[in-house]
Amino acid sequence: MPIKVFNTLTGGKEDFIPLEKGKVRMYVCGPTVYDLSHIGHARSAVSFDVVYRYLRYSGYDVVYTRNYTDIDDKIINRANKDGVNWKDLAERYIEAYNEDMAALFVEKPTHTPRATETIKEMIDLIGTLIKKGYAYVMDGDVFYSVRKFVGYGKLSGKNIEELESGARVAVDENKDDPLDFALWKKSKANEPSWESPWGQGRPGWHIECSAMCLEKLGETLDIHGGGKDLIFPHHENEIAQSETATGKPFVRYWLHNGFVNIEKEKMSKSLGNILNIRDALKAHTPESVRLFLLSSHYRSPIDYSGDSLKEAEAKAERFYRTVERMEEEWPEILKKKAAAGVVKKRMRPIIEAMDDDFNTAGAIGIIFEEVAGANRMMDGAKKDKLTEELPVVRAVFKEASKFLGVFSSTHEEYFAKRKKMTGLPAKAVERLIKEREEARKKKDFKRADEIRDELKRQGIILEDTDEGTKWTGTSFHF
RNA sequence: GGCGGCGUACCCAAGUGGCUAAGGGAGCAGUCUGCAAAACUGCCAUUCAGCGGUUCAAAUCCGCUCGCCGCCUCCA
Repeated sequence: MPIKVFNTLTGGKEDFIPLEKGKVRMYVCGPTVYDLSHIGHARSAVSFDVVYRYLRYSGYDVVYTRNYTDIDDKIINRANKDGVNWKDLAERYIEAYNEDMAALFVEKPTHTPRATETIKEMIDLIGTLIKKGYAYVMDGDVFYSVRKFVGYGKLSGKNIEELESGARVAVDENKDDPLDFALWKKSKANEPSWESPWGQGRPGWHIECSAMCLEKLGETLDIHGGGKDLIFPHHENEIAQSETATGKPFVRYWLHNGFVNIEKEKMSKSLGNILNIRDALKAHTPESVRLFLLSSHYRSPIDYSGDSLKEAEAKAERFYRTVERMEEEWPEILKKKAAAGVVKKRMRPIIEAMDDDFNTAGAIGIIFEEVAGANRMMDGAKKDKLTEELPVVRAVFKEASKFLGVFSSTHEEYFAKRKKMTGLPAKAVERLIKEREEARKKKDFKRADEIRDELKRQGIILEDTDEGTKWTGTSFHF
């Protein structure tokens, strides 16, 4: 059964068949590095991380490229405002981005080129477009003639006439046509610039992706991804540039992820509700943030709120609690290896969900059926059944975590993170627990309950078990 | 105005032609517990925004109506 993907180009689900058998070339638009990355960047990166992981899991050899836009108006403006060098600024935010991604279990793509490493290729590409008559030089700027490209609008479903009627009147217009976009921008004094046949300048935004795709992946890509907002004009322009230059189809399957809203509102500078990844991670475990992002289909809009993250944390906790119980109550059984055939059979519904346009929400739902099943078995404590089944469940968790990237921590790692999120240092908590234990021994339940209540106010939940009292932190919320 | 999407229980959410409409959270009752917590068990949508149509059969396809959202400008 082939994997089905939703292709923006055709507006429907299609069987995924790469150009070259067994090999996938994929590209995703990365961040413009002028500030800390927000939860929307996280969604795009996590969504396509799952695509990358799952295609490899399915047996494909995947070459995945994700760029950094490290030269852009926003970077220059921000650097000027902060009084720092634009290159240092970009460098700093590339590092921050990588830290955030690592925290969210996002794997490093095969290639992560920077726009500024590909200037020569961009200049060559622009030269080709001019030579073919699709681009023109205007006083040091170079523009692409949108009207010349017959297929313009095929990705976004727009037509040129409507675009023109809706086009705003640009100030200081150098272009032949308002629809034309810049391939190369003449630099002003004190701006970063590169030498080109058209004078000192820097590349436009769209050309960098075309150049990097061509350089790292070739003329035709299997998958090109990004946020829904990039469909127009960014991806539309990439198609125009690339297909004009190569004469070949640029991308076989266009994949676009939906937005993250904050408390039902779109994240935007003007509303001041941009949520940085690191702020999100101060209040929630990375496991829960990633689980939140994967608990809805990647194309749907999702709403980030205190409640939605609380639910995700509850899910993560339920999962890791079950794993903890499996490993602590039945360690000798878990050492047994599950039969590969049985595991494969149990993975089938999960695989079916994933094959259907990477339905992570469906796959996670099935994992929680396994979680309930495992708990039921352990409650029943029928040794024969457990010996047969528990290793299978454990193996299913491990397999699924390979492509979901959640459920891949150990329960120790997860609960250690939770414990760090409380209002008290671990030592103080342990001391109070000890005091409570002594009170309990003396049957002073009033004092014992006082301590438990006090800890609860600090975000700490106690659990009395046969092996003593355990504790965990509940996450704080903004 | 143009293009696209969505509306499934109290909340989140999967399911897009045919077994009892996944899963999580919240809630209620029970087992366990000093009491809790966790886990488990049971309950929690005869129905999928509304209306009409196609079909042996629809949450799923078609039409209309209502409501919400995104893109059309830098944006994940």
